[in-house]
Amino acid sequence: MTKKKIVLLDGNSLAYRAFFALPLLTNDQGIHTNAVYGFTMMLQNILEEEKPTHMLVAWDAGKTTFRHKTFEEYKGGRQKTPSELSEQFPYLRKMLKAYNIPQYELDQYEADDIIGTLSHQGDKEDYEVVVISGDKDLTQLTTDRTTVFITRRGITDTEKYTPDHVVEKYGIQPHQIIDMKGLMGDSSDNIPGVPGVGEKTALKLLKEYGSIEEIYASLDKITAKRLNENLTKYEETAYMSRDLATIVVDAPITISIDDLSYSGPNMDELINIYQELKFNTLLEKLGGTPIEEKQEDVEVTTVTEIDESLLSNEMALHIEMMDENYLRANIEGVSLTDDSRTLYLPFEVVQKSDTFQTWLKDDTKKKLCTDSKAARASLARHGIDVNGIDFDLLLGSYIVNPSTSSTDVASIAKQFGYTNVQQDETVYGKGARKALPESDVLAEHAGRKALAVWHLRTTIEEQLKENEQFDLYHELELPLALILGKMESTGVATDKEALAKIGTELSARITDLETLIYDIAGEKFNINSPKQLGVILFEKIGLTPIKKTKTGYSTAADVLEKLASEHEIISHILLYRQLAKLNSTYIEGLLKEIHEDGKIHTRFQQALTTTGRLSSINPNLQNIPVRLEEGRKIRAAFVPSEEGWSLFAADYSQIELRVLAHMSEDEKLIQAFKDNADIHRSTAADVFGVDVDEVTAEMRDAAKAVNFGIIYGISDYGLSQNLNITRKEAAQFIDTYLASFPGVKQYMDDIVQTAKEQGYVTTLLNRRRYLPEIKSSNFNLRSFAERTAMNTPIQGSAADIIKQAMIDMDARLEKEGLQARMLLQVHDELIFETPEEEIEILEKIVPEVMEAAIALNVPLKVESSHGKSWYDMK
DNA sequence: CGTCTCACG
DNA sequence: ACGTACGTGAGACGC
Repeated sequence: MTKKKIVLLDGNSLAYRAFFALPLLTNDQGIHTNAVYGFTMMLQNILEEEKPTHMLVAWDAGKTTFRHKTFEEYKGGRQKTPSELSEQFPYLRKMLKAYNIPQYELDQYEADDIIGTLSHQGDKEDYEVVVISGDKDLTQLTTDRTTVFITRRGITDTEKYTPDHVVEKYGIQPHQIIDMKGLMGDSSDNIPGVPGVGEKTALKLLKEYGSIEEIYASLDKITAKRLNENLTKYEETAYMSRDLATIVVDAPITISIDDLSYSGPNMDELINIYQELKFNTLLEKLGGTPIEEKQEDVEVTTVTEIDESLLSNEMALHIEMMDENYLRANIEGVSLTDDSRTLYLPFEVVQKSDTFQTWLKDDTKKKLCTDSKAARASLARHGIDVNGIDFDLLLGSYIVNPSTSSTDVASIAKQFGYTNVQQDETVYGKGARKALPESDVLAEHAGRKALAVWHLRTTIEEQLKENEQFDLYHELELPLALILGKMESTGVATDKEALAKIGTELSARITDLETLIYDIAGEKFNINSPKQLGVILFEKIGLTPIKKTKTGYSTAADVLEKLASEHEIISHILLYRQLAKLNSTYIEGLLKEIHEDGKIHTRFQQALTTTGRLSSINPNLQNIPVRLEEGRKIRAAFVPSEEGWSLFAADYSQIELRVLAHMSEDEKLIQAFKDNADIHRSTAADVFGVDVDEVTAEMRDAAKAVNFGIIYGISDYGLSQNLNITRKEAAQFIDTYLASFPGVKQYMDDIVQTAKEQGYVTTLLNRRRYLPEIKSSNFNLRSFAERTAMNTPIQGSAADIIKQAMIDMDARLEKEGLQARMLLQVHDELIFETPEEEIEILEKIVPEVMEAAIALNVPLKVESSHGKSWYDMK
């Protein structure tokens, strides 16, 4: 006979856990689903891992319980359940019903008591019992047959309490946990306990005396004066607190454990609920399918010859490629529509059609597309020009809401209520099974995308106009796409041999370090594995772990630096890490990305970041090392593409702080920039109350960190981590800073308030970011949204400024008839390649254009440099 | 595929 | 009491 196993779940506690662990998800009806989703994930996990024969979810019943008769204020002072959570309870119950999992609640009793009673029964009747909750109180139920799982961070991760684990963790037996609670109380349940007694004292007392009774019997042996006084004074409270914390094991339940057998869900019902809640991943796991949006039929004609009569003055087009990297991908074909007819042109047809290519090039023929940069850059590789692009779905939807990270036409379209197009993944498959479909399927897919673009234009443009963002979209992002496309196609010449040579030297040093580290450790292990490294450092060598991660010991650099004086191995590991990173990411990684033309062609993602910045991928050229000399040498491999040319760079000095000065209108900050002061030094002088020339290097460093903190939406904890000082000292710094810059303080308060009122924040050019979580009752989510409200206008406005500068710069280069080309943007810096004879002109016009991009009430300052490689720029 | 670590602004 | 600095991308590991 198979052993009987019952799983008992604390419904309210787990729902709370799931709710707070996950961001607020909603289904298409606007109903919040995060608690149901989290609960379901947890349930799914438990079913798979524990394979129970019996199950129950216990719920708290109503407001009052028998405990309130003992102590009126029991669970007093609790925040009431957020409505976003309470609205989810009916769905939770429905979901559990579909699982065929019994649910039970009992008037005057809490879920704990139901669980306690049943686990007690199960224990006696030879069941294996598993109790699952987010509340550590339940660990008192632990026995040889009852294991208590307490959720850890996240939702599916649990800590498993067996009697051994309780002893190991607390040094007391499970039955003593109620004595511990009695002594220390529980603030979340408003159980008082004995004042001045926390977990540590409670455990110490119990280890020595065993129980509250024994403690009071030996009260005269407790010599600590305050403790003795408090114990004496609060004896009654201690006993009452223990009673409150004691879970009932004989509640008058009307069910019996044998009624709770579990034999699996009702699949149809479950699929229905998942569909209603839009739990698509869970649906697929069950073998169900998400509700297919009905796709209207479309007629897509594949053409082999283009006639002018097929082309009109305004059409949507889509360049179909299987690989998302349009700088390398094969073009399969081009779809075209003006809604009267939809065409698909296999790429061979495009290539040999002068008629079509002339149409593409004609500026007066307007084109609508998604990702105009990809369209232009991919065709440019085949010498085909596209002009007259007047709508870009990707950019438009990004400006409407930068937080929705979809790039696929189908997902974008769906956000705007258009469902007549399929996901790329549906058509091509994913992972190893990704492949080209039949040509008619491909033609239809590409045709549907063009149709989606055509139909969404009005919707999106109207919304942009309504939000006063049409200019940002049409005069900034759209022209910028063209410029970025040119930069990507131009690429950056890379000296392969130089990279390889640095790589050889690095490899040799890495091998030496490996040998040395193995030698010191006394064994071989994988230094790149944080897990293995943790075992060596904290178990074998016995260093003290400073920080933990979800999965074990943290071995991050800041942790290792604190341990450096403890053991010689640390410095070698830090160096190894540094060199290994350089070798794998920057030597091997970059070598793989050099195209046949000897250049690296990064792609700038223009519709990705939530703040309006660009990002750079395949490879990322915005994070090439610079801070440490070892890494900085990598930059020597980036060179001009032509003989007699140089690289030229220009960067904004302190652009984000200048934006802050402008937006906050803080007089002192504005004056400092008008005086062209060293801003960190002048901040230090203010914060430390000394003269500018009395500021020490340490004071300047601290002020610099505070300045960064202000930009990031400061918190005392964050600053304390950064400066390696106590939280209190950090808080003091911040107070002094804000007192010294009252305009900044006012701005920070105002922006958070504005975000709460209107639901979003904006930048100089009216870029928006929505912050729904700023109203969350979850402290973490809310705090994060508040910091974002402070940071996004600053970071985003700086992004606006450099984007405008790029557009102006491109026009200026053209106007001056210069050969110099823009190659890269690194957030506050532009990099060009240029014939040497143009350097002098660039030194004049680049700062001029960048400084004039957008007028602020402080001057913008740009510094430039040039050299024979990215390393040599001075 | 998620986690950790680390490179940049 | 909570558990954090803001914004990114990539490589290695280990399930």
